Amino acid sequence: MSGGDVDLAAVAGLIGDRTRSRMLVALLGGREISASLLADEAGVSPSTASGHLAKLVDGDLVAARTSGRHRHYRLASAAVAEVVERLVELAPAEEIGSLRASRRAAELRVARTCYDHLAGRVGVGLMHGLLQRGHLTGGDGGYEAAAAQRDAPASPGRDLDYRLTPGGQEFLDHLGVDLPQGRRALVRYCVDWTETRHHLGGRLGRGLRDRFLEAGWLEPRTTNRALRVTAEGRAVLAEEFGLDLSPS
Amino acid sequence: MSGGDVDLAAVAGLIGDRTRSRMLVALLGGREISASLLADEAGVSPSTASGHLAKLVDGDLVAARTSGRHRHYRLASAAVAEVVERLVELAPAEEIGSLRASRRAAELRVARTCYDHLAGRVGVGLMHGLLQRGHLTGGDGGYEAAAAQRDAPASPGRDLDYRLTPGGQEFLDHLGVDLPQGRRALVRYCVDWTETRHHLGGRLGRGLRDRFLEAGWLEPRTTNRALRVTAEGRAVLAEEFGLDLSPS
DNA sequence: CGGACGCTTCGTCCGTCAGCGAAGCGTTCT
DNA sequence: AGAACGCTTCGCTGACGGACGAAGCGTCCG
Repeated sequence: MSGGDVDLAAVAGLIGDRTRSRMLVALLGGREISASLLADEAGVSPSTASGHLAKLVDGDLVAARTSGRHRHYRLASAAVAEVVERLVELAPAEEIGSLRASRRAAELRVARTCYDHLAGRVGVGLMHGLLQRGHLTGGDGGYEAAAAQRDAPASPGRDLDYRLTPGGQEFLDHLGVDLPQGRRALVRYCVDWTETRHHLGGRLGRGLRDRFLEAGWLEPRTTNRALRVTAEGRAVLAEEFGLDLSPS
Repeated sequence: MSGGDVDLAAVAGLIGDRTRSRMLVALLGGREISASLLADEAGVSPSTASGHLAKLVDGDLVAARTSGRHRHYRLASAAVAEVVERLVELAPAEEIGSLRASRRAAELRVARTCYDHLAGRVGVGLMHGLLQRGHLTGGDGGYEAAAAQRDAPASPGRDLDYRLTPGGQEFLDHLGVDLPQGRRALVRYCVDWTETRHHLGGRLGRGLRDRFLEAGWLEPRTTNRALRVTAEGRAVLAEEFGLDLSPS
């Protein structure tokens, strides 16, 4: 018998472990994270973490990249991120903490840091605004059609060539954004798991985040990596990026 | 730390057991199944099955209905069905049984039941046909643009407001579709994993499935939840929905 | 070149949980 | 009423797998 049933259980079982699930959630940001950091995040010893990561890689849920003596892990595909996200939503309407947890989730959905740039509705909105105003060209600001084709490795985006226009440069000056120097790509994108769309990464993403924090348009929350949009921030987002945050 | 992490692991762990996953897959067909049948399906003793079912109910993945000395189980929601489908998709592309397996997969891709409605090319095609003929408005039948605009909660579609037009109602009458009553939303959508597009859920999806089976346009296959499109079915899909199935 | 560092492999321990059969409870049939 | 039936609860056993520390391997730094 058997043979026929796909290994649903294997995949789910892989996710269904406290430690591994913590790692996956940590990786939901879309960024690579080193083994030791993941161990820390999950609260286990390096050796334990290593074992779990090996399993996750073996199960094709995460992918690894070796760089010197470090090893960086990332989710293997957008499909994985989506499944994890769905599972989180299915998670028990928890008794206590339910309120707290869902509030936190809501906060994260609005704005959060993702590595060194911005994600959530604000992160996606920034990119959308730049595209719509012609400050950024290439791609489509969505996560759709061509991009969504199955074979997309959905690793941190490099395939869609976004470029900053001259007008875009002016716009950034106007906002007071200071782009960090370096060999790092100016524009890179991440798939946003709460929005299923792209948000800005690269030096541009970094510069925007820095400016938004510096100007007090966004404020870090104490608890997590969620950010609070201030009144001025709301105004800037509306005026300069055409982003209306009112519906929740 | 801690407290905050939702119980992803609990849900995934619930699914991540051979026996329970077999039960869930069996329930994907959308029909209620009695405890003893599920035990049989999963290949375990009644007592073992009972334990697992209790856990699934406790975790809100399946719901139970008592009828006399029987107890019938069903998936608790379409969201569960979707997650399970997604997980199946993530499952390793199995090596063995490749021929048999790939044929079965191909069958599933064409048409299958998903919970209580239709999925696969037929499911997606139905929705597309309704939209294109103006029987359904709102959204775009895709998984893109407008859809991504909103802060999609990424739960089974509720954010895109699809509505049935007067012409659509007539069309359904013409087809002989009887919409089930109830508080359940008329139109809901699921993202189809074989098609990366929306297919119909809700009462409309249910009604269409019922009609297609009743009229003999689709026939259940013995092996799984795949459906066979009959000659009349093919004609109906082409004429009424503009769906051509030829390029297998 | 030696030492610190990041990560993995190995061996061991222990908790958790799937599995079964026996027994219990309620329903249906004759 | 008695018996068959469907399902659940209980107690027990056995095994899978997660946890850690020690040790090993390769990389980076002074």
